[in-house]
Amino acid sequence: MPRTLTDPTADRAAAFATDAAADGLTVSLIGSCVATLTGRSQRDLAAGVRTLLWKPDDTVVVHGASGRDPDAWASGGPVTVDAADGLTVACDGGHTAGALRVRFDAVHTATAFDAAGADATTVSGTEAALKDRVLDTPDLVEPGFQPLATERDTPAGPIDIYGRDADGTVTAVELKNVRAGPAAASQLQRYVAALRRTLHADATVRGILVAPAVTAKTRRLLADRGLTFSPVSPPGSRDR
Amino acid sequence: MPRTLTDPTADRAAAFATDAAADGLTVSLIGSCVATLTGRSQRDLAAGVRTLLWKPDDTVVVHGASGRDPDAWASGGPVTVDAADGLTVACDGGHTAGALRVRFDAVHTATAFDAAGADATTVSGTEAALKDRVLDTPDLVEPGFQPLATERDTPAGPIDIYGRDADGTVTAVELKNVRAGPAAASQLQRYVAALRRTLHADATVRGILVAPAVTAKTRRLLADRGLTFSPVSPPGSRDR
DNA sequence: GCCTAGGTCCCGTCT
DNA sequence: AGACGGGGCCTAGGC
Repeated sequence: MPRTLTDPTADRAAAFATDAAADGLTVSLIGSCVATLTGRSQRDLAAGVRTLLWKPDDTVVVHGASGRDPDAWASGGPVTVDAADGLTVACDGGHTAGALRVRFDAVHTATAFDAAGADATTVSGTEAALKDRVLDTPDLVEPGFQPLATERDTPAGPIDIYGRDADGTVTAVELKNVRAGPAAASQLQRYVAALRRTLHADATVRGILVAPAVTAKTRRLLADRGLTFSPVSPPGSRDR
Repeated sequence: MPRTLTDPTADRAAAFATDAAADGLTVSLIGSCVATLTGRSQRDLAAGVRTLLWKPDDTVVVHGASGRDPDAWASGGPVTVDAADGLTVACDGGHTAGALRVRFDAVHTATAFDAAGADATTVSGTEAALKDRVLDTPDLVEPGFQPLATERDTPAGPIDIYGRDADGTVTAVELKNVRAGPAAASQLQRYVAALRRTLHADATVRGILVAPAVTAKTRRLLADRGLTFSPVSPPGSRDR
């Protein structure tokens, strides 16, 4: 099913890639190339052997010798192929990104294949799962906590969980499924302030940050603002 | 130079990949596989044809049919290869990430190559370039602005540019080289508050957000807090 | 070592 | 369409 060329000429490789893309196949090119990105930010890749993947959604990624992220990429397309001066693959990534041009002086291997089925994924352990867990067992936040609404809207944005504590005090809960940083504290602070403005003037409002952990600076920020931290991890995570 | 196998058995592919990695080569495997990630977050990829890249830094990325990001990945290693039940590539990504296992029921193409030179990049148009531009022409921020220090430290973190406005008022400048969101406004707010606490009690402190543009909500946030927005783009960007 | 900030962030979701 | 927030974000730099 997959087709492969070894050491093709630029013309052959260009025709091969164009035909494969027209058939909805993924194209893998391995070879020596240079790349330039022109746009808001300018990036140039010196000559080196890399892997280019041209996916059926017209995403182009260029992977180098290290790292999870591609050395260069573009999506938004369309993708154009040219064989005038070596094989050149180009794609315009739109206004915010820029235009990518990859020029191969030698293609070692060109492969085209049908990426059938390569999409279905199942995920767990996200913030949504943490929310489900807290709604199922509100005492995890603190004993007596009662959720009343999720995504309750305020002028500062939607509150993850809105409810009352054991004393009946209005409480905003902000969820993070990873260790929380200062941004989470100020977001919670904005929600609490918005609730105080929204409710009648002398209303007491509490804020609780629910996350597996917080950074030291965030813990101080919370304390300074009279906010509470409650350690809860998403279900199924190893640290329980 | 690059070596290629077509439709190898699991044993052959495993030996091929192991040898290539030992030689510091990059390995590309194209074939039908399933993948599982176990850790804080659980992710499962159903059977599909994908590209696996095993890089010389022991990063493993698995690319599917769409998107810039890999469907699965691991780094931190070490990477292990096993041929007991189809070709299996595994890598432990550490505590926060999890362990990745990719099992191929069929390898269509296995390629190994030396990713020589695939590292050098030059970049421009970043926040650093915007800073250079502002330091070179401070009037871009506003007429009469005088930079005094960069990365000036405060309890809330380092201020991009610290200086005085035309009236001599202490001013904190926060730079963003892309359209700024609410996080930039609250970051600037934290810096201004920290400066007010640090300097003598009745000190006036201004805050200016310098970016090519801001979102509407951010513009309101800034106005509510008495902060200023000054539109400046990084040098060489298309919108000047 | 942890933590913070930047990114062509990407990507989903909602207005 | 733009906009906002989450992410196994990744990656570089600072302490």
